[in-house]
Amino acid sequence: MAALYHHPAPEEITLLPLLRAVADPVRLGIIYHLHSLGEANCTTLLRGRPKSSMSHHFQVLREAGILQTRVEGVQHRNTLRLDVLEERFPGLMSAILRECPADLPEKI
Amino acid sequence: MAALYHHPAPEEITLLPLLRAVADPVRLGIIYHLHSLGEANCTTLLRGRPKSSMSHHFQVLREAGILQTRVEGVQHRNTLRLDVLEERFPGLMSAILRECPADLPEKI
DNA sequence: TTCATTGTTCCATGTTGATGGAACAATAAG
DNA sequence: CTTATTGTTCCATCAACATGGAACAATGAA
Repeated sequence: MAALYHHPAPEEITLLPLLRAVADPVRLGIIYHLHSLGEANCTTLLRGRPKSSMSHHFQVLREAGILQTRVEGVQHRNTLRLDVLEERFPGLMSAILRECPADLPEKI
Repeated sequence: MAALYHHPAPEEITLLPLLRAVADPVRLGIIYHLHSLGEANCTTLLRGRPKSSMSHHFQVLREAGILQTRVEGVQHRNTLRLDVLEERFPGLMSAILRECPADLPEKI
């Protein structure tokens, strides 16, 4: 496990990669779950998918600036970078998160 | 030319197809140009691309609910459905359009 | 040390979607 | 009718990306 992740600075976050990252059903699901749970690690959100696939999606979200990963022991806890995103593209993520299903946490 | 287009009703516009439609550089460019120009037909925005390719992108944007096409003689004039989008996903398109380059019209 | 857990990396495969030429359709003008 | 313009549709090709197995790395516990 690479203990270090590169999280892009706010100025490095650009719209098109961000949109591309969000425009995927699995990744949108990850975003919604993180929004509901506040924090989650990769395995928690697997729901039958292979780890390699989920790890890939977390990487895409990370490099797009959407989430940050904090290493805690053997787990890597992920949280949305809502403050940064709201500062960088006001209203964008909140518009997306408004569509978050209300019963998501139980679907895990 | 199919004289009729199907424009999805506001309730039929869903987030994921909308995000997928926007998450493409060519289509984001079309959106920005329509935002700058107010209205434009396909050929106006070609800028060296083949018509079949642009026609495809207009179709994707249309089916996602982002633009509507009005037939005027031999031309098909496209406009953004800003009112519908703002009603359906408040703040989403305005956040995207805020990133529209100021000098876009001259780039045509 | 040994084992379990977590997540990444590598790699091959498959699928989706963008690209672009060609033919066609629709409207308008000469 | 003929011609020009506009945009769609069909089709083949290509590239980007998601998928998922396997091996590996990192931390923690026994």
